[in-house]
Amino acid sequence: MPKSIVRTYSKYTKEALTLLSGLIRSARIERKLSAQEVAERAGISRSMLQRIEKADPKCEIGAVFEVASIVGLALFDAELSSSKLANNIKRTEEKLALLPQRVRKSKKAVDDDF
Amino acid sequence: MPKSIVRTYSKYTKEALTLLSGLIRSARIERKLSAQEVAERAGISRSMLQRIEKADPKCEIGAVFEVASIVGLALFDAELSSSKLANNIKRTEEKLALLPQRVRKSKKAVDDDF
DNA sequence: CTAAATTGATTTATAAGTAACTCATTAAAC
DNA sequence: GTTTAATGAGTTACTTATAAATCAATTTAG
Repeated sequence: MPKSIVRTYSKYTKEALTLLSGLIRSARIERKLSAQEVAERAGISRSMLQRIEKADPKCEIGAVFEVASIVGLALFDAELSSSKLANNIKRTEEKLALLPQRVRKSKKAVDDDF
Repeated sequence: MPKSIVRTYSKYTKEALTLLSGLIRSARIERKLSAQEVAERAGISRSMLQRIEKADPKCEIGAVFEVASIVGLALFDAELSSSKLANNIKRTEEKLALLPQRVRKSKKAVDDDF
């Protein structure tokens, strides 16, 4: 049972969201796409797009990324072609394969901090 | 009244999500942070973190970004300091100020496509 | 100037997500 | 090898977000 959710966000998170939403709106207008049009293409409502462009942290990340790609905004500096993305995914997977599968606190000081 | 939502995502969106989730998990393990610990610090449940690390498109973007910053993952290549983010936000706002406030289809061919 | 479309803001019924819990599995520390 | 904490997976009650609709305001095209 969920308890009443009250999230807080770090300054960094808020800024990242603000930047992303600004870039999206900016890109949409530059390409002369109306809110309605973008919303339809993304399969979301216009009200949802409004929230995305206002940096609402509660938006589904999938919807946000979809809108970004529709207005031609490159995520991860990785061209819309997506080939670079695929490469990075592969590299990340390889890296993960080498890392331990679980994390466990060791009893005596690993000197983890800083 | 919402109708039954069935979203689709472009390949690009899916890849971007996969990459981000992989980077998050990877960063978490490298820093020896348990799922429980990260979830608590982010103010989310462990089950939510599981979904984030599985690239679930329906996760709140705010929660995802918050987790990313907690595990030390830089969004937008912009250092965790966030000073660069602030600069970019400013530049985006200035750009937006210059763009038209609304988008409107012109009657006769602006030759918008391709 | 005028018309009309775009946008912003609200509201509401309904659909969907979330936290909490449980339990089995498994891998890491000793 | 043994212990035990970490993870993965699934369930459910309850909270929340979502799409749709409406309406006023405003800006752009002609």
